[in-house]
Amino acid sequence: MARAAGTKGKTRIQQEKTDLILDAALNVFSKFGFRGSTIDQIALEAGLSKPNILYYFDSKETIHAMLLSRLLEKWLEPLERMQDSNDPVAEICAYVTRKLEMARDYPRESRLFANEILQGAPHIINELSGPLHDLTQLKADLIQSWVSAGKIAPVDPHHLIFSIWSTTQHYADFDVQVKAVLGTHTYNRFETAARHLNKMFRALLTP
Amino acid sequence: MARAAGTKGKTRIQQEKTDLILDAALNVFSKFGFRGSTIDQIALEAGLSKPNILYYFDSKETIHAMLLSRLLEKWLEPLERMQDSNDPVAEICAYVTRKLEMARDYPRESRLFANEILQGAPHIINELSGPLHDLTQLKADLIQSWVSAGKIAPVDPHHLIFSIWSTTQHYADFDVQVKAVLGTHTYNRFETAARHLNKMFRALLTP
DNA sequence: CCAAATCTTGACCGTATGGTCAAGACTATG
DNA sequence: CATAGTCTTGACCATACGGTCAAGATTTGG
Repeated sequence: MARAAGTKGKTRIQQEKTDLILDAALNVFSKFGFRGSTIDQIALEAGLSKPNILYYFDSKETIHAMLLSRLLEKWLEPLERMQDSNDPVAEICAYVTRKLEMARDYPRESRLFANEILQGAPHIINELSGPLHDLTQLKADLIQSWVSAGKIAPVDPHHLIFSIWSTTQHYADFDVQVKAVLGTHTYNRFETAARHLNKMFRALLTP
Repeated sequence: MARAAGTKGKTRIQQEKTDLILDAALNVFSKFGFRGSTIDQIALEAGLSKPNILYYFDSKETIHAMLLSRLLEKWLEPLERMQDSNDPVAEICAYVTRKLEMARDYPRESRLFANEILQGAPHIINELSGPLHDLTQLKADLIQSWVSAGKIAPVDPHHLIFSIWSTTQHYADFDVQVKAVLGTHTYNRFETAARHLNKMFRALLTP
């Protein structure tokens, strides 16, 4: 058992080093996926020796698991904040904006998640069928209530949510492709994307 | 140099075995990415011995490269077929439909591509900046001409294309998540997705 | 049916990888 | 400032991996 098992490391050094390792591991895992990443790469990235990494974490899997568990909270939070409102279109658009900002500000997290899902979600399949399913169902019900009340245009709530997830995360996960396609017009891609997505979902949802 | 370098294998056995290997490799690479896949897995999947695989292909990289080069053509084809038309909205929606059908019928190819892009597109960055960039620019110009002629609502052509790519491929790349979220209503997800996406892009584009 | 060409694989090689361990360096605290 | 607890790492181990090779099995064509 590694010394720094819980998130609440005890000593100052434990806190610093676990944070350092998790940050380095996020860089590596988000780039190469779990199986494509090595402890040596993480050690190099963190500026530590390999045994030192394994002093703080039992195994490569443990590091990955801790990253994923922290990730899911962050991933769900923007959706959680979508509440009932007098202006559901604005409420949904605000959610789109939050999601896009996450793709811009936390691309590594988005890619880590994408890598995990792409490979069949072996480590978080339970979280998908549990918390993610439940929260999504809750918010889908909320959206359905807006539809039923005639406050937004009729729309399939689940597929609407999928569209929001996919269009926003695209700018993190497929960033290389976005940049290659945009060529020189790349510097303000998140602003133009925000305007486009806002327009798109507003057109879809306005009754 | 392996015996069966070109796609045009000579003998019957070469043709059969290269096809078999490429199919098995597609299964493996699409699941684990390049670095996470091993020749042994491909051999097992194909029911061949490892040296036999390496008799037909020089290396793991060669197999991967051949898969990717075949893939790009297939990936670009639906977009190529989008032409000028009297009914641009229908033309774009038809493209969306084709893309979604590709996600449904060729999920392995979609995941292979997603894996490659996610990891920084190390093997096809040139194709992205070359053929993909050029074709996308061409079609973006076409869309822009429709906008300028007032035939569709004003929209950023590049971001429209990104939205089409991301929403459709989502159903292949994130299939595990889609299924986990939809729970029991999973069996006809591609039909409900088709209706939703058609509605969404129609709402966005109708002048 | 036979020889040349093609195909197949067990055994092997060098390297990379996840992980261990013991011995030493450092830090906190009485 | 001593010492118990904490931290660090070079050396090491077993396994997995990409790839080679020579020797034998199979197919092809005359």
